[in-house]
Amino acid sequence: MPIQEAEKSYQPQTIEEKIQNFWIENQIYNKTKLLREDQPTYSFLDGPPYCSGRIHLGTAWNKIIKDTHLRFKSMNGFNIRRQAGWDTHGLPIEHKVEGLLGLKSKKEIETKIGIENFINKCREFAIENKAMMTEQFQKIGIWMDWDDPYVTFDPKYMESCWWTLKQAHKKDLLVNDLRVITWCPRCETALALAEIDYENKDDPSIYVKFPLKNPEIAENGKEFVMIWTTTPWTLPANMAVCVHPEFDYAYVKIKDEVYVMAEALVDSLFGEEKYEILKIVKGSYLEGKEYLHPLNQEISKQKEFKHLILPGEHVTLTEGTGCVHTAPGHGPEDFEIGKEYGLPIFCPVDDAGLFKEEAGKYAGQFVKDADPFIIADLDVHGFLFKEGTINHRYGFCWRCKTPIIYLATQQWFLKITEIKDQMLSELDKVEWVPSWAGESRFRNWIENARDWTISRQRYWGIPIPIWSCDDCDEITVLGSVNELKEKANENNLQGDFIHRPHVDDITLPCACGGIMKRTPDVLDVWIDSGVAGWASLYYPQKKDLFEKWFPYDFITEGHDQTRGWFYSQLGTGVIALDKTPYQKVLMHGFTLDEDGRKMSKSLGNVVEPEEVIENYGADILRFYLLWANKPWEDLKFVWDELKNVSKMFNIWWNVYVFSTTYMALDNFNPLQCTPENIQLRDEDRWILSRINSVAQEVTEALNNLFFHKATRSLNHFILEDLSRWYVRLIRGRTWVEKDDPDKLGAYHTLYTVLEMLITMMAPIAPHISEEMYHNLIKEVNPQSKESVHMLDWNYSEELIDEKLESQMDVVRDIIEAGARGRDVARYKLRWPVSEIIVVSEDQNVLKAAKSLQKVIMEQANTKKVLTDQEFPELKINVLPNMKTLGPKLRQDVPRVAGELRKQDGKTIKQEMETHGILKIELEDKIIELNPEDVVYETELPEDVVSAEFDGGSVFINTQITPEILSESMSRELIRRIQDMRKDMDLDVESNIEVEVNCSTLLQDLVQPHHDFMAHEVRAQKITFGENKGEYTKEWKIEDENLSVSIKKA
RNA sequence: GGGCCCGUGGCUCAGGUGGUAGAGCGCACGGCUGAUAACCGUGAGGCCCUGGGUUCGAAUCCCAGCGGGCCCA
Repeated sequence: MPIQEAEKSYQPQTIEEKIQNFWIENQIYNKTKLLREDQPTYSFLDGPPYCSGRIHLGTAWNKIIKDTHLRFKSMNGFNIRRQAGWDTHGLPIEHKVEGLLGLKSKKEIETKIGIENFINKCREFAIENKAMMTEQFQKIGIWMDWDDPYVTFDPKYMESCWWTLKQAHKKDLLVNDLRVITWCPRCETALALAEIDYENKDDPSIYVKFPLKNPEIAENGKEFVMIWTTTPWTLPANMAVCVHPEFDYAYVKIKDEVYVMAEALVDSLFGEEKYEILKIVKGSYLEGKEYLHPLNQEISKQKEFKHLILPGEHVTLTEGTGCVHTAPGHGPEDFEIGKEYGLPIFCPVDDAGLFKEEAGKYAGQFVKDADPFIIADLDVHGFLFKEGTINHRYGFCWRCKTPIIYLATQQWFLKITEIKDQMLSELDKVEWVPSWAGESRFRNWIENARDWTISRQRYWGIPIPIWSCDDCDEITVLGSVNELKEKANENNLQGDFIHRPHVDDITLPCACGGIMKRTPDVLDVWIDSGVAGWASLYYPQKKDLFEKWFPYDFITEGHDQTRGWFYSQLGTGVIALDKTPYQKVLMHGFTLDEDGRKMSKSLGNVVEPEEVIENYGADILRFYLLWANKPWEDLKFVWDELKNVSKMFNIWWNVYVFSTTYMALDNFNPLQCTPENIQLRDEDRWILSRINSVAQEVTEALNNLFFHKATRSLNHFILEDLSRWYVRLIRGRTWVEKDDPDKLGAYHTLYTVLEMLITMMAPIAPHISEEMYHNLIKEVNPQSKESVHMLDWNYSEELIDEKLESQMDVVRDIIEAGARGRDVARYKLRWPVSEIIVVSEDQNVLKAAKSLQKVIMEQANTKKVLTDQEFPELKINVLPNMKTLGPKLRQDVPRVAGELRKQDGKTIKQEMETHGILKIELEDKIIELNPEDVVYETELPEDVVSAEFDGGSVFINTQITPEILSESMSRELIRRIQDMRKDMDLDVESNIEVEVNCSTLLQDLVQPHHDFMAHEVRAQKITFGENKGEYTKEWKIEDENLSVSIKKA
């Protein structure tokens, strides 16, 4: 089938729907994959999006980056692995489901609906969202294995995770320990660092006096150590006070009391108040002093403990009192101190954040609610020194936004601290884009990493595969489902026995004769996705896929994943396989709203991809997101900027419409072009050079993941080179009839350029490229590939002609200068000029003007192009320099001036330049002038205008000769007839008959151009006289009135 | 308190191996008319965050601030 004339306007939504259907109906994705099956592998691992709702713009951006890169790699001849992944377990879904079911606590989950129902709801919820999100991704044209994704709740996937833990156990990296960890009292579970968000929060800020048991100075016994805290609820668990052994501590007397605190902070605490420093000691002096717990009347348990001042290197002087309240049950550092000095780890708070019986008076209260009561009690006893509030950063549970607390609990850990060095050395093997993402940011994160709390006291997750014996200390870590089946006491395991609650019922026999029961916890979800590298390949159950694809060539995610997926993969990778699972990482940014704020539901500034697609289509969204800025920087989403991209797409489409219109009209068949029947001009060679230069840039940019450079380069090419220049240059040639080699040369070039452009755009804008490909290439050539995405990436460096490109740049400048000159002189471009003169001292400019003079002639509408180093007709006037000559010559000045005016300026200038002196003969004397005695002034001849450009000047002769007038008039007439054709809505190819009724003067002027005019307006004949055509219009050209009538032939 | 990134016309962003500041949008003015729900030209508009330093020369390199973002404590 020949090329079809394209739809006049670009309608992205229609095209995209059509193309997506085409892909599905013809299985294009699978066919494209098969096509490259035997080529070198390029493995990619999809960071699994979490299935808790609809995708947002950031998720879309993420997948668009992946899709573009992978389509590009595929076209470059790689066999690509691009399995989609889904993160499905964990607290976020549990929360949503709790909300849907109206459940408020763990207790309600267990008693009201039961764990099994709850788990099933969570699974359903994940499956529904997965389906919905898949559809959303497909709408933006993302090509992945949607039919065969990896899903974290898949038992086959889960057992890879179990295997990973077994490896950790074998290496002795899996430990159970009592530690102080971050805890969410609402979710009643441990949280990993990655699950904590920091926000500003108001908290009490109180200074408390702890009474010293053996006062040293105060005779009345009122001697205290002063501490500061923002968490009064941790005071019931206070066990010690830490001071820095090296710092200076003061005994400060105010009224009748004495306080011990760091000297450096005395001023900031007491300020204007009158105080007296009685004594200064080193912190070490205070060690071992005993104090009384300020609330031991409320908490009788506290009477059992001894409270001491201890040394602590972690004490700082930035805030507080330099005497640090230490509660080993509620702070990681406090815990370490506690262990070091053998303090009891007293933690009178339960999982829900309620004080236990041991907390005496406060038992049953929620810790944060107890703050005011504790403060009041301190005040009653006279131990409260000062009370205020502070606004500071505080951690919150990332899902339910409850402020976290620190609790000492028994948890399972991965000993990251022991493999940190190995992780750092693996990190060095990874290529990061940008490099600082890995070398600085991620490295810093790993260096500060602590052991990873992996147990969660929840339901919807991968059960921890650890069974421990009731009777002895033996534990078993199971590494696969088969191992479970082999060892289990039950032998009829069916259905999903891997998830809770079924797995909880499975017991194993212990060598000691006892029964082993499973640790009831589930795993931190970050482990789920962390193991994706091998779990998605079902390793070690399956080996072949693993050997083929692991480790991954490329991953890309947002910078939040530094602490998330980049980290969890590296950690579990080192544990399980002693290596990094990925080799190259692109860390991309976040999408922000127009004001640069993070998009979030609470701010109501979320933009959904659908909204953009409805307005602009997926291709424009894709291009925009890749074009707006550097991928690793945050992207401000600005609706107005989409208009720019949309404009570019429209112009591209217009070029396509222009091309197909004429190619269809002429039945152009690109397959029949041979070197013999086409003829190329300089501008053809130029655009071919340009498209190959652009291809070179785009290739390099896409290889380096510089999507912004690729898109900018393409944008510039489409607008500047193709639309604004090349199409303009070849317009005239498309109007020629029949198989003119010159016209076919233009068609052939345009066709080649479009084909390359479509290919290059395919990874970025896959729909519109496919649409154009079908019409221009596939329909024309039955041998061609079924889809544009099956094409090979290709360009030719031999076709790049840098000299020609730079010459064309010069010529564009010249033509634009010419247009400017005409503009100033109010001389219409439609009217030809007899000559323009390009003047430059740069030989390259003159060469360019000469070699591309035909282009200049056409575009500047001139009969001749002359070049010179200076403008020959420039008149030079020589004037006396009054400053120097005035004093020297006095009354002779006017005579000298007159003489200078008489003589030829050019000759004088030359004389002066060669001899450095000029003799002027007056009637009575000869006067000698030095170079500084004269000034030169140039004057353009009449009818010449000039304009400057970068490399020189353009002079335009605007003298109107009879020939020029004649041609101008005929062009004016053509313009009016064309206008009428358009009024009549005639097809481009329709022929017409024209009758012109005008003065004989005008008729005589245009008559010589009859054939030219007839050709331009597609008329067989233009006759003069009475009008009787079907459409008549009155016109005025300059001062001549006329009427024109036309009718369809 | 620490780590990383960013700060360039009104807006969104290029430039970043040191050599006279760029684009698009917007604004003003002018032009074109068979790609036309377009297009083109011209113009105005910048102490390239601030202050030091290196240098003949700094938007670019170094140091110190200030402001914004992300991550952590």
